[in-house]
Amino acid sequence: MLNQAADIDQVLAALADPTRRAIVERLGSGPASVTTLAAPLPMSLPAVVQHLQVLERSGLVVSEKHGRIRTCRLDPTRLETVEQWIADRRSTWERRLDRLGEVLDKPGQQPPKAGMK
Amino acid sequence: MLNQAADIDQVLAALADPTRRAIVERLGSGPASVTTLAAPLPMSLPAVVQHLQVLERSGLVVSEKHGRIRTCRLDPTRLETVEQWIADRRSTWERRLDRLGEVLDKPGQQPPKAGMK
DNA sequence: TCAATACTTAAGCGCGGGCTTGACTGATTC
DNA sequence: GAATCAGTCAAGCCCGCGCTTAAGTATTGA
Repeated sequence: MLNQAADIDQVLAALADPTRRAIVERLGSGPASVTTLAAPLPMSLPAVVQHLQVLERSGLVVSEKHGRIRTCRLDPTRLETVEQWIADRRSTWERRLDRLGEVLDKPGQQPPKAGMK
Repeated sequence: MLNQAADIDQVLAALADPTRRAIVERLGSGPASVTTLAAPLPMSLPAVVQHLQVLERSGLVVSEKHGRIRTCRLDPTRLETVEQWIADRRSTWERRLDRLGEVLDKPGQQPPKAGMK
C-alpha cells in the first residue's frame, strides 16, 4: 500500500492523453472490441492498440480475448485510488486556505503590511 | 467551459510526474521559495524551476516574486475540476456495474452460461 | 479450402519531456 | 563596491511517447 505512488503515476499518465480519455469515456457506456474503439479515432489500429496497452498497464482497463475478438472494459477500482489521492490533498489545502482566511478576517493579531481596504 | 479538456490535460500531465507530486505535497503544508522546494529533490535547481513552470502553466501552483525570492503556493481550484471529472466517470461506471450485478443476481431473465455457485 | 476479419508484432521516425551544465541578472549582505 | 545569494536563460543530450507502415497470426464464414 506504500508503492501506491507508481500506480498513481501510471493512472495519471494514462489519463493525461486525450485519445485515451476518449477511449475511457467510450468504455463508460459498456465493453467494446478493439476495432469498435478504433473506429471513431483518427489514427491507425495499431496506434489504438498501443493506447489500450497503456490503459491496461495502468489498471484502468481490462480485456479478454474470445476467438479473434478482444473485448475491453473498465475497472473503476484503480480510479478510486487516484480520486482519493486528489480529494485528500484538495481538502487539506482548502482547509489551510480557510484557516488563513479566518486569520486575515481578524485584524489585531498579526496585521498584514498592506491595508485590506 | 467546453475547452475544459485542455485544462484537464495539463493538470493530469502535471500530476503524472512523481517529482511534481512531491512539490505539490510539500506545498500542501504552506508556501515555499524555489530553493526551499529544490532542497530535498535529487536534481539541479533549473530542473526544479522547469517542474514549477509546468505546475504553474497547469494552474495548480501560483507564484509571486518579492525581491530576489519567488514564493510558490497552491491553488486548489484547478484540482477541483479534475476531481469532478474523475468522480463523474467513476460513479457512472460503478452504477453500470451495479446494474449489471443486479441482472446477474436475478436468474431467469438472461441466464449466464456458467453457474454462480 | 480460400478469403475476409480481427487483431498482433516489429521496425522506424519525429518530437517533446526531463535533465544537465554554463553563463547571466538582479537583490542583499558584508 | 565586492562577494554572495536566489533565481533565470539558453543550449544540448537522451530517451520514451505517439504515430506510422508493413508483414504476420489466428479465427471465422462461405
